[in-house]
This record gives sequence, C-alpha cells and structure tokens, in this order.
Amino acid sequence: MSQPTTAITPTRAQDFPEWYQQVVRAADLAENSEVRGCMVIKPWGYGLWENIQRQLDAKFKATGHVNAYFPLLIPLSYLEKEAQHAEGFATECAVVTHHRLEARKQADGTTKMIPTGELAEPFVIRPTSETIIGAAFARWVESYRDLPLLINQWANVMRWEMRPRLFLRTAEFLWQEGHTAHETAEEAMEETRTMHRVYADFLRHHLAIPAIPGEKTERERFPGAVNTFTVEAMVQDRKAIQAGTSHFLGQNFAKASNIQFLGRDNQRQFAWTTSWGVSTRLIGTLIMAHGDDDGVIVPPRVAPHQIVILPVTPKPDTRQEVIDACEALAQTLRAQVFFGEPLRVHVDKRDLQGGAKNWEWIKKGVPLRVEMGPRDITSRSVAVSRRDLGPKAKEIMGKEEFIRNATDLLEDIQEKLLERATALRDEHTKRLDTLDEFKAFFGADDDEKGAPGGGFALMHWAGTSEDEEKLAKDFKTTIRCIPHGDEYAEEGACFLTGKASRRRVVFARSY
RNA sequence: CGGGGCGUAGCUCAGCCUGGUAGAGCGCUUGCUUUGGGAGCAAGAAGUCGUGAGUUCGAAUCUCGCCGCCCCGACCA
Repeated sequence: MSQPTTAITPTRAQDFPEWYQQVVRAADLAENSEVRGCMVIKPWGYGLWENIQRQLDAKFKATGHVNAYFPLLIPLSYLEKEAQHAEGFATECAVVTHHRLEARKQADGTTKMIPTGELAEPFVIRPTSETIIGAAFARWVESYRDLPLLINQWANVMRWEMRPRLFLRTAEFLWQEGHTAHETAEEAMEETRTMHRVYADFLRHHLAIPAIPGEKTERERFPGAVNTFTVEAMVQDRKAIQAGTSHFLGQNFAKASNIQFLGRDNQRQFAWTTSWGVSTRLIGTLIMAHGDDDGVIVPPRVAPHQIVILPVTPKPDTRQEVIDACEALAQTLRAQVFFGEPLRVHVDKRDLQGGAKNWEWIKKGVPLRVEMGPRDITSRSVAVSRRDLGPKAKEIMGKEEFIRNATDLLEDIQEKLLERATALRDEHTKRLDTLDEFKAFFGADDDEKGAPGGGFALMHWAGTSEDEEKLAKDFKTTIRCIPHGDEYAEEGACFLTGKASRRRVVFARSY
C-alpha cells in the first residue's frame, strides 16, 4: 500500500487546526478523555511537561523562590473579595456543592449515586489561586522582615471552557503559579519584570521560541491586575499565542486578602503582590511553532528522549549482537552532558518493522535518530537522522565521530529551530501605518498556503479600549502586547485616531 | 447559550432516502513469508447500530423526546 508523502494529513497548509489535532494524536502526546474539556496527557506529552517543569523550576529557585502547595478548593466567599477578579472568572468556575453520595437502588436493579450533604458554603475548584494564597499570606506576613515572600506552586487548575482544544485550551490544565508579596511597589514591579524575563528566556533558549515581551493593554489584563506582562509567540498559521504572563497586582489583592505588615516606619501597610504563570499550553505552542507535516519537532533541551537508537536487525542470528552494541552506544552517550543534564537516550528494542518504528519517532519529533545494524558494527559506523531535516535525510558517520559530536548536533538542532521560528516571525511581522494597510494585512484570508492572512502588525496606537473592542469585532484582531524594546519606540500617529503615538504595538489574531 | 452537522467494531466511515438476520478499510491476535525501511498472504477476535419511547409482523433505517460529540459565534492560559 502506498503511503502519503507526509505522515500527517491534512498538511499545515491544507488545514492548520486539523493538522494540529492529528499531530497531537500521531505523536501520542495526549487524548481527549470522557470528561469534556479534560485531557489525558500521555507519557510522551507528560515527559515534555516534566522537562519544562524541572528546567523552569530550577530558574525559579535560582531567583529565590520556593515551592509550596495550596488547596484545590477555594471558599466561594474568597472569590468575592476582589471585584474585578471575581467578575473575570465568574463564567468559568466549577462549583462543589455536596460532600457525599447516597447509593440508591433503581427499579431496574441498577444503582444510582445521588449527591447529598449539601455544603453550607460551596467551594470553587481553583481557576487560579490568588485568593486562597492571599489568605495564607495574610497570616504569614506581619513585619517587613517577613518580606519579600517568594512562593511558587505547581498545580492543576480548572476553567470551564466552552471550546476546548488539547493543550491550548482545556478545562483542566497543569501550570505553575508564582505568588509573591513585597514591601514596596518598586520591588514588586522588579519581581514582575524578573519573572517576565525568566519566561522570555525560557521560551527562547529552551523551547526555541522567539516570543515578543511586552505589556498588555487594559482590556487584555489579568482580572484584578494593575499591569500584565506577556510573552507573545507567533506560530505557523501566523496567529499569536500568549505563552506566559507576569502580573503586577499593586495592592489590590493585598487589600482584598488583608495582607498587611508593620513597616520600617512602624506603620501598618498593605503589601505589594505579584503573580506569574505558564501552563501546559506551552506544549501546544511548541507543537504549532516547530511541527511540520511529518509531526511534532521537539527542541532537544526539552525532549523526553533526545536520541533514539534504532537497532536494525535483518537477521535473527545477529539480532542480539546488534542490540548489545546499541545498548553499549546508549551507555556511552548517557555519560555525556547536554545543557547541564545527562543525555536522554532510548534504545527502541521492540520487534517491529524498521520503517514503522522509524516513522513513529519522526512523528514524535525525537531530535536525533540513530540506526545501527550488522553492517555498521563491522564498519564502526552509524546512520544519523536529524528531525529538523527531511524524513529521508540520513548521514553515515563513524561511531566515534558521532559520540564526539552528539551534543553539538543537538545544540545545532536547537539553534536551527530557533532560527527557523525567528525567520517565520520576522517574515510575517510588518510595520503598517494606515487603516487601509491594516485591513489589507488582516483581510487577505486564504493565501496560497490556505493560512489566514496577517501575522504581527506593528501599529502606532493611541486609541481607547472601546476602539480596541471595535477592531477586535471587525477584524478578530487584538493588541497582543505593547512590546518592550527600543526598536518599537518611534514617533508617529495612531492609525485609527490620528493622535500622537510614541510606540508601536503588536496587533494579531490569537489563540 | 444561539446557528449548523453528526452519533454504526479500538479508529475512520459505508448502509438509512426506498424497513426484511451487521458491513468495509485501518488497527488488533495467530501462522507462514518478508526484513537497511511506514510489508505480503491466510485465518481469527471484536458492535445490545448513543439512549428512551412510538409506528410496524419486523427498525441501524421512519417519528418524537433525551444525552453526547464536532464545526461556526460569545469567553479564555
């Protein structure tokens, strides 16, 4: 039977959203569960998350944070403490109202479980933990000597989404949420910026995604925040995706939760707080940023297996010899260090057809595939395939040479992915000055690739939230961020209102 | 929650219009052959046709209710 030329159908150009779903499935990353909006994260997907988690966690520790854990259930009354916050999350909260079940036999012999024991005060399954952590902070903070308080938690949260998509928007998702309290506004702002930098750095150097750091407009801010910093990435259908956020909360939550301390001046005052987070959405971002028509491409630094060794065993009598040689090679490689961690090498010994096995790892996006068979053992060579090149690309090299170059190869793949993603972003980022140009940029649906038109439009902006709302309605386009960086600072006139502007903002369609 | 579509084997779907004993491909199991590449042949396992009622001698097929899913809108990390 003839195979399609690509492992994934449809291709990205044919139908990007469908391609995404097929990749998630083909790469065995996750699947939909029987509970609507909730996903089962399968080992390959969870392996990615574990690496993201471990590497980010190290960065959090390095910036002075410690981990803790707070309850899943939040008293309903807590959510009522901060008006904007409550309003922002009201429409997507799961509520726990009962604490027991009663088994009732039905006429047909089956048993139905009926919730009983109604709670006096219902609980909300955390959509985020500002309120309950705020309550803890209020107990823990008494003096300026207790500050700063730098806490992070790795947890699951639940937001009852109307239209779930694996990794990108699920009802339950995994994330980390940092929560900090500070003595002064300046310190809290510095913390917000620091974590913002940590995210941008992580995206760039670990996930090979060149995100644009910036601030959100009032309309796009976290409910209850004074300011929200974001890292906005472009994925291959040219849409923007918010990959991480860092919020300066001012004293809003401190006042709501009564986080007060006695200052150096012997005055009782409210603390300044921040919060910041990234979620399993990063995995969706990674898939859409780097994947190709043969599946996902995993950046080496976060790959669960960085190298997969495929024993080629054409004859049963040499099979064991080949497998032993592969294991030996794996051991040698595992002794090496790549970006501060031991190389993650897997030998796929399954008794499967060689081609099928190879394609499986292509779809999963393993950075390096190494084939070794009886002939290679004789000639002391291996056949190496890089995932960032085509599926047929294969280089025969000496085994010793490969061992020497393995980490360099991985590093090169990591770099190439970043280069490729940067080129995509730059190619579809345009400085535009008029409404007509703006319309043309986002109006050109269905170009030759079938992708929606547009990309990142850098526009001068001095409009109001209402103006923003209107553009969102008319063009499905929003201000993704007011980017930091000198290259965006220039004098000009708002493309909508004509008012003076000193900085360009990023407009895009988004996830 | 509005507008459209769909529920049949693990997956993708045909069969429904025109009612008459449940089908295909892929996947799975076993055997043989093959093996530097997503294999071939043969045999086999697997479905109370989403669910409840109605019409009928007879319902996957017709009618109504309910449930669920997908797509398009409103919401979002």
